[in-house]
Amino acid sequence: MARTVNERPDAVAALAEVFREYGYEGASLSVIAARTGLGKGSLYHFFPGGKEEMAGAVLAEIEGWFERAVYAPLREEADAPAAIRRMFRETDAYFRSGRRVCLVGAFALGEVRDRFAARIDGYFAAWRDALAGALRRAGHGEPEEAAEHVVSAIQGALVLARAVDDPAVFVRALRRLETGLGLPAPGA
Amino acid sequence: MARTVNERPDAVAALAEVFREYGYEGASLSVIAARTGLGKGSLYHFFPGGKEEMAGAVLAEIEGWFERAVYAPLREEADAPAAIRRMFRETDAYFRSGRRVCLVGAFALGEVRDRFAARIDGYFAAWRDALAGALRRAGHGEPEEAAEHVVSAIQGALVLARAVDDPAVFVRALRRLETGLGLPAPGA
DNA sequence: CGCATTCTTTACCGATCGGTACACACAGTT
DNA sequence: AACTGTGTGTACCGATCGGTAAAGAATGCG
Repeated sequence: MARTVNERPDAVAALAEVFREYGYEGASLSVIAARTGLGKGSLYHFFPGGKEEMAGAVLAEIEGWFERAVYAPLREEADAPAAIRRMFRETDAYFRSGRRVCLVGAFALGEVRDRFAARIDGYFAAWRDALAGALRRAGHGEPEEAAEHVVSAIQGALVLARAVDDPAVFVRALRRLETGLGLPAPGA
Repeated sequence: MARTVNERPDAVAALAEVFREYGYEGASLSVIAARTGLGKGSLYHFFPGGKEEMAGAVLAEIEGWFERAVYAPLREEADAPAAIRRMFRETDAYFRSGRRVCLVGAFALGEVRDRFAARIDGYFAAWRDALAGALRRAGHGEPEEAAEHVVSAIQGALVLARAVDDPAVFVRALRRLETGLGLPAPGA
């Protein structure tokens, strides 16, 4: 074999930004080629399934990142409040304090949802359930309700932040949600 | 003049559903023609500006509806808590208890945002400000914060409801938000 | 080196895109 | 009935869509 350099991961990262920016329909192969630096031939070499496989790879990569950085800690970390605080930090970082959009959420709103229904559902369900578990361990009274609220409010904050073009909306929302959970003080 | 039947409003209503379902890019003129029952000729007669004017008309119609049914009451109704409760009722009805998507929110997430930035920003800003005013009149302690939270959480609930394909998520969110505001009991 | 495999380039495909041109059907007015 | 302006059907435009085919360049292994 030759040149088994894994450019695919790099391509997936670039693809993520393209889909985030243009949406599924809006991301034409020409802009994809331009932004990834790969020709159509290379793209179809890495992703024989075409656009659908590209978007699928992006969604898988996103879910993998959240699983590692957020869901797993929420599930496994002994110090549940710390894991929850970490979730807020990682979320803020991932979404660039409101300057970045949630691709999964954006897909959920469009007709593409049907195509990736399982992945989209899985992403949010895993988040909600992992957070609910951590909240329960942290002694929260209504962990399921609260978890659903937090996950959904984060999405809404991303929508509103972009709608009014003010990332601060997102930052405020995260702070509000975190303090609203009434977690014990970090050093307690 | 002849046949000045106003089919344009009907067309706008149909257009709204098409854009909601397919998004801006995804709504091709062929599906628009099919769903409105109008040929290309008629469409370009009513909307000389093409797709962009169609989407603009839809956004204007949506904003008009909310202005009449929600924002104006929030601003003018003497009984502020009643206006707020009415907002939740109308919102639930408009979004079909979570089965319908917010077109403005969906547009906000995509690249189309730039094209309709003013309209999108205006829609959310008007909602937030009208609600903040009503909350202040209702004696709420932090009306701006609370209003931003409610508007954003409603959007998030629509995203999550569609993502996990469970409209109940939206209904629960509305109830949670309304009770969270601590409004005086209806008969007080 | 030779060779197999991986990757890229390029040209091309039919279909569909948004949009235009224009002839024509219809309805009021006179 | 002739005229006028609104609405519609249809054919067409160049551009771009997502996707394919295949020849060739680059690379690691023997």
